[in-house]
Amino acid sequence: MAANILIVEDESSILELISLNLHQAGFNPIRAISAEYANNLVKETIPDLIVLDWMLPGMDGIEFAKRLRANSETKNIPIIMLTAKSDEDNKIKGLDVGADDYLTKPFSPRELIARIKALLRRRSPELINEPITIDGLVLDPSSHKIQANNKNINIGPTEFKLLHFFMKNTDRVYSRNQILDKVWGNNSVIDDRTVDVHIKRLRKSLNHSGYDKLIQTVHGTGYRFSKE
Amino acid sequence: MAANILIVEDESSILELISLNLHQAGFNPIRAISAEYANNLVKETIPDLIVLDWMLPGMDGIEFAKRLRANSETKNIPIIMLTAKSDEDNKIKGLDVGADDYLTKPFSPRELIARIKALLRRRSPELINEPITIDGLVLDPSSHKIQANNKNINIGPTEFKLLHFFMKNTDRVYSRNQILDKVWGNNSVIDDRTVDVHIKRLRKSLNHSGYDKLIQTVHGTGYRFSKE
DNA sequence: TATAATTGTCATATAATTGTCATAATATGA
DNA sequence: TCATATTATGACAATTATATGACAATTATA
Repeated sequence: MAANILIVEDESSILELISLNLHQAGFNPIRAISAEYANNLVKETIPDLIVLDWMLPGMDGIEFAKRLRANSETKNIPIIMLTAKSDEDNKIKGLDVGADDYLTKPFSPRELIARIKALLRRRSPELINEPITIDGLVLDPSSHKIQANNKNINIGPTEFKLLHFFMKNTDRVYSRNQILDKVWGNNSVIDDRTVDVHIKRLRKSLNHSGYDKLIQTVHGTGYRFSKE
Repeated sequence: MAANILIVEDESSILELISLNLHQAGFNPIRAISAEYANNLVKETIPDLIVLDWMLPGMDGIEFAKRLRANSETKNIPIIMLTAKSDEDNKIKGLDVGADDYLTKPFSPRELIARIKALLRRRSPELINEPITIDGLVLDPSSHKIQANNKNINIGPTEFKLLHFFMKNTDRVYSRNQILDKVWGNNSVIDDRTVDVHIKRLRKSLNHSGYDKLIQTVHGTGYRFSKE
């Protein structure tokens, strides 16, 4: 659930420092001591963001960033470049290559985290556990609370996950099987129709506040969560 | 748990005086007789606050403060400057360098402690053992007492720690394992279900005053401490 | 040392959630 | 409009999760 942040840094003390701080901030740090090693890791799991040192033995940060940008699977991963050089040229070059942000050493861990959050908020807000608000309906993953017009609503775990999924993915129709995959997990052996029942239950919970209107049936296809 | 306060002061009588007072106030004083020595100490452990004499042999207070501010690891440590000179110029200069507060000798220990608490309250409220109040429920870590509507409530040590944890971390769900980690310590080999029992006991203790409502069960996830 | 308090575990009771099914209601297209 | 496909809904039993009371062991206190 936590965002996977790949850190590519050859100085192990800095690598550990960043790693520790990210962990404390609720992220899931993945350590790589070289671009080559990072490259292998990326092949296994696409990280949600990369903190990339500029100077690296072997393939350097710029080169690695270029490769990532050249691959369609990885071209959209946000990259934060770290560098000891503070001159503008490098900054421009780094941003040119496709880094989304740029931090000069020495930097404070707090600042790094702030920037990471800023980038993630833009790209994938669901990863930083921030409350999602849609039209006055608020779902807060960290407190596990749902509020409709400032009034708490109680729902079961599955309904919570279902609503969470919908609020993260609005304005799109999902088939029952897609919903089962996303909410129950891809290996569930559960009947299609069960989704209907949970949709019903969720609607019932939201009915009182009128937010059940947000869950729309698309006949012959599935369900959609959307305003209007 | 107590806040580490680094005192940099060359006059040993004053150093001891401050140290003693801070200790009595529940802080953990760390003594340094020069800026150079203080500098070494800071490298080992980042203090939570620094009480810094203006006039020091060798590197003076201003110079030391500048260095601290220049380093990303230490730039956010609150600094209280001590000085014998009372003229405004110095005060401005001191604050300019990055001192967060300024005290003129002679000063009363009480005032120093008040200012320390004020700064810590702003930066890291969990470090000053101040009573936590939530909605009329008061937990005082220093006296180890709990009051509900001005009436004392007696609870066991574990329940106290549990309540303390909850009152420090409201509006968030914690799994039983997270609670075990935070309240019992990360290496405890205690059964998950034990948390239930202690929750029960804490609820029972709070039941009479109605504050048991603050402890909420989040089915399938854990527990949450929150108003309403 | 005797007594009281606290603690972790367990067994059981209670409660909440879940998936399925049967049936009713609704939508769709010929 | 009608037949058919699709979805909504209420009920139910099974499962899972939580609450609770009791107990023995340990620890603190008088």
